[in-house]
Amino acid sequence: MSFNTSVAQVFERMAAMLELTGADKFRVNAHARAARSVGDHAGDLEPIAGDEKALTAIEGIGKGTAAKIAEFARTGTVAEHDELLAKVPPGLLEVLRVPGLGPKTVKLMWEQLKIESVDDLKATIADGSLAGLPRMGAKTIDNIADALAFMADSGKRLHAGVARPIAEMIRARLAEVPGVTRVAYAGSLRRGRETVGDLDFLVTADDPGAAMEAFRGMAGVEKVLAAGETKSSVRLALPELGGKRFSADDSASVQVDLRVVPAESWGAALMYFTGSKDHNVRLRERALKRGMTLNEYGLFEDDGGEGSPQSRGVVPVASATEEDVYGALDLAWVPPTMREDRGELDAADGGTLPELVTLDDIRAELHSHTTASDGVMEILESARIAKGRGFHTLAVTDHSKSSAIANGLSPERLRAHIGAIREADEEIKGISILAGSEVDILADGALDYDDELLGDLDVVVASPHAALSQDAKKATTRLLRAIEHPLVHIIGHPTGRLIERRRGLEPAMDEIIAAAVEHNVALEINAHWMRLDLRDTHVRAAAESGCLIAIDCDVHAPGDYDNLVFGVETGQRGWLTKELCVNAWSKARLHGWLKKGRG
DNA sequence: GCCGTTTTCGGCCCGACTGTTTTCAGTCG
Repeated sequence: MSFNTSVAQVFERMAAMLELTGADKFRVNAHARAARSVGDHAGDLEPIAGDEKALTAIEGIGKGTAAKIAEFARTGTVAEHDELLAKVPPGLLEVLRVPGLGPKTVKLMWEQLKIESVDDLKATIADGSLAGLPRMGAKTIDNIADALAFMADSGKRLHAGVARPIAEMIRARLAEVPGVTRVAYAGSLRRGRETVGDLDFLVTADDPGAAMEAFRGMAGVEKVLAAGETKSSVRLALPELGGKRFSADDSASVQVDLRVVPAESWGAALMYFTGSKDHNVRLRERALKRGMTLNEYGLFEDDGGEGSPQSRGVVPVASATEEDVYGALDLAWVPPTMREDRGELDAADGGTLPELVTLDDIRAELHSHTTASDGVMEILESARIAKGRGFHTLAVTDHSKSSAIANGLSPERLRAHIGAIREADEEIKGISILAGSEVDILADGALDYDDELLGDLDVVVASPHAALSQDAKKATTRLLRAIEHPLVHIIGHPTGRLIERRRGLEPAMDEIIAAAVEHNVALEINAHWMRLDLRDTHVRAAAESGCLIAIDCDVHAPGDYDNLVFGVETGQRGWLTKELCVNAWSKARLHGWLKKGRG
């Protein structure tokens, strides 16, 4: 585990333990925020751990947390963290994760009933002693028991690639409900996050009650979690939704929230429901400073009246569209993919928001496989799909010899394959097919083919496939060596991580980026929703350094081209512009760049 | 514990829903 990840975990645990010991909630919040800042930071913090000035320059890191980072670098631990650990039973942190249980309740359970673990909690439910706590009625206990069962079943976040088709299905269903005039999904799915914890929907309707009822009665709803006038929450069983299996786990489910809002509040509500929470908090603070207040009904002048402005019939300054609300706060409209409180409001204030790369900008796929290795399409079949999407270039990059499991090509087979690619390129008009390889970066950073063969290729994507758990230093050296190779164009899925399944390499990303800039090499955002590698925070650091980025689908089958949206959104989350994205370049510019290292 | 167009102290977002309550605390997003 990298230094940054370790420190982030320390702060995260401290936040939870502080909460349970009844610490000031702002202090708790500060630790949680520090955890996020450190976890998101692209550069390795270990080398600068002694430099207070450098650390406190990071948003959310102050003198206190900087000292703890230094302490962790020096001693491998944080004394205050260890003291808390001695006080708070570790199992209690698990109890805190039960949906519906917050710090107040868990603390009470711990103090009054000596509950120190999920098992303890289950025992007090079984023997009836839990009912002895204040505000602990039969209904509440039922809900806790249900939440515990649900946690055991699932409770995991969904990959964006799984969540999106489900969301599209729900959107279509809601749009069919009589009287529903507008439907949108919001939340982390709209922000393009790599995983989502739940699905959030927003509708306007002539008959809000009917819309709510239709939502709660939807096929697949296994439990109604909340049913109010303007908001409902349900738990939706995933298997066989709409006749299609979304999960191999028969008990998997996802929470779906629906909010019905007045048409005139649409923009404010969409902002509120899109988040992120931290972005919204910043916006509301900004509103306050300007003598206004912002909520999901609109932006209101603060008139000093009692109660919420909308309940008193106050007309909002802005509310109908997101542009109106941002505009009334003297901000440019911020794309949802940027709403993470990572400096986007400063940019929106100063007129320096980047012009983000979009799906329509993409004109080339530079990482694709065919039946020659582990793909299911012939060269021309894939090329026709690429052409149909308006691409000017497709690079065929089958696996190299060390990827035996993926039917990697021996040098002889690759030479023959290059011939077949040239023939296909002759045959099809309107798109260029380039001969390439996804060549393995071996554990020591050497490439899987010799330079003579690599020099015959139009495109070299070098990717790590094996030895993905090597330590950070080795990983850094390995990737640097590949980047420095004069014939390499793109580093494919640089860390090799699989979201929620494999951590992958944890190289010093700032060094990798600096080398890529120096050697005119692009780092890939692999668009497959299980990879999204580089991840958004890495892309952000790369884009800031002027590093080239390739967004590629790593095509194996026809449907893989549709994953492009996830790659583009990851790029946007990293503030990537069209200028730095090689797939968005004109054919002439792209092909010119590909000549690098080749005479 | 962080932070600054009310800047080194004194703030720190806002509302819906539930369950247990006779007016609200806790949780969630």
